[in-house]
Order: sequence, then C-alpha cells, then structure tokens
Amino acid sequence: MASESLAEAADTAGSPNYWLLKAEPDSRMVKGKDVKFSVDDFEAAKTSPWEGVRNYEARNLMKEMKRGEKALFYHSNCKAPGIAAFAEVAKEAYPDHTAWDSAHPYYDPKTKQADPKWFMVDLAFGARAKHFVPLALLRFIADAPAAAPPAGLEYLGADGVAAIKAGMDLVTRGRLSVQRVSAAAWGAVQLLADTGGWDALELAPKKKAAPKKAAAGAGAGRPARAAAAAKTKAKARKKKRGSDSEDEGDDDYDEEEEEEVISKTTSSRRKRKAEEYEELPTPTRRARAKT
DNA sequence: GCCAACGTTGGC
DNA sequence: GCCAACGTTGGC
Repeated sequence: MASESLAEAADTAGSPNYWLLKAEPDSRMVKGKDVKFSVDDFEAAKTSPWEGVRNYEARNLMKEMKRGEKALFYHSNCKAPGIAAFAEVAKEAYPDHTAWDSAHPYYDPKTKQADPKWFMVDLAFGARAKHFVPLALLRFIADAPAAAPPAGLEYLGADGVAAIKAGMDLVTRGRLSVQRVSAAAWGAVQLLADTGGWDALELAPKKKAAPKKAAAGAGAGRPARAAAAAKTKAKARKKKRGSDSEDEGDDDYDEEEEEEVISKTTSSRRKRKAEEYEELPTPTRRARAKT
C-alpha cells in the first residue's frame, strides 16, 4: 500500500481504544439547517469531520482518539437506532470551528477562536455493518439474566455476551453521544454485524404491547434502565469524580478562570459547576450539518 | 453545597 | 407524539 495504514498508525502508540459515535439519520432542522447524517451520507462522504459536539465528556473522549482507532457508527434518534457501520479516526482532535459560526446550528457564543473550547475529529468511513445491529438487540443481550447467548447467537459465546454487558455504555448511558467501547465489546459487535442470526428473536415489545404508562411517577416502564440510571445519578450526585482525570481540564479552561476573576458571585458558582462537569458530563446530540 | 425546576435527549 | 432520563441552572 501507499503509506502506513491507519490501523498501523494507531498500533504504534500502545493498545488502541475503541469508540462509538452517534449521528442522526433522519432529517431534523436546527436553526434552519438539516443536521441529518446517515450511514449513506457517511459512506458517500468517505471522511467527515465530527463537528457539533457540545458536551464536555464527549469532547474529552474525542481528544483521546488516536488516528487509526476504530469506531462504531451509530444511528440515533430514529425509528431503528443501532450500529450501522464501522469507521476509523482519520484525524485527531482539532478545534471545532462551527462553535464560532453564528449561523451554525451548534454555535456557541461563549467561545473564541483564540481559545477553542470545542473540538472535533475526522472519521473515515470503513464499512457498513453487514447486518445492522439494533440497539434493541444489544439491550436484549445486556439485560438478559443468562450468561449464555440467546438462541441463534451461540457463536457469540458467553464472553461475547459478557463483553456487551460490561463494555457498552449504550444501554446505561444512552445520552452520551461519544462513548468508549471495550475491545471485547467491539469484537462482539463486529461478530454480530458479520453474522446476524437474531431475526427470530423478539427483541423489543412491539408498540401494541399494552400501554403501561399508567403508573404515576414511579418507574413503571423500563426497570433495567431505570435502575441503571438511578445508579448513574447517584454516582453523579455523589460527585465521586476522578475516573480518568485527563490533564484536560486545566489547559483548555483558562477562559473560565477569567470569568471567575471578573465576577465573584453567580458566575463564579456557575463556573465551578461547569468545571466539575467538564470531566464527566454527558452528551449533546451529535449530528452534522450537510455541506 | 444541596436540591428542585427546567430543558433537551432520545427510545419507543 | 409521549415521556423517562438526566445534564444544567439557579434559588436558597
């Protein structure tokens, strides 16, 4: 081949990480622009900048991405959410210029070119999932009490099931638009996408399944999710931060320090809040404006 | 610093 | 279209 492959590039720097990034395949207007970006769009574009991410945690993850690392391309906020394709990081994090474009759907008036706050990476389209891997399937596997794979998916093995249970945030952290995926989970998803075999499974309760919206307030609808969410929430509230505390927070937040100096009351408090969240927060829907 | 209200995400 | 989940704001 011409130059070294993307995969090789990633290998040279220790064990690679795996990622999952979301995009919206359906049209949706934001500030007069369509933010739709489907697998078809991605395939046609071949490479695409992942602009518009406006969430600290998602941004921090993007900053960790190395050229050549692999990513799952996920269809979000649509009829059939799930993994549609495989991709690779083609360009490492660089300032997201759309943040200071006032006409852009994800314009952030608080950021300045001199001190970029939001970043993006470029992703290169790899291949479509031979079999689209529905979120419902991953959830089905993750929520199943059994360690053995469901009928038809024996090829996954108990470890494949375990990997999906433990290595994917999709089920428990639905709102995060950029996620880390374990190497094992990546392998399991690839196996699923290559092999299929879940057509006979009853993955999700069809809409017709009784409307149990009855229960007032209580989490009647989705026990597993509710439980997981509660856990996440409790964790967040406890502020037990410090998982991976990149060097991140310091360098790119000088601007916040200015704010702090300028106003001591309200804005100071807000500043602290934002800083705290900076290393854990969650998502911003990820989509991109077509160009 | 805690917590309720609010706004957005995103599955269904 | 509905509504659960949860990040974020802002009152106290």
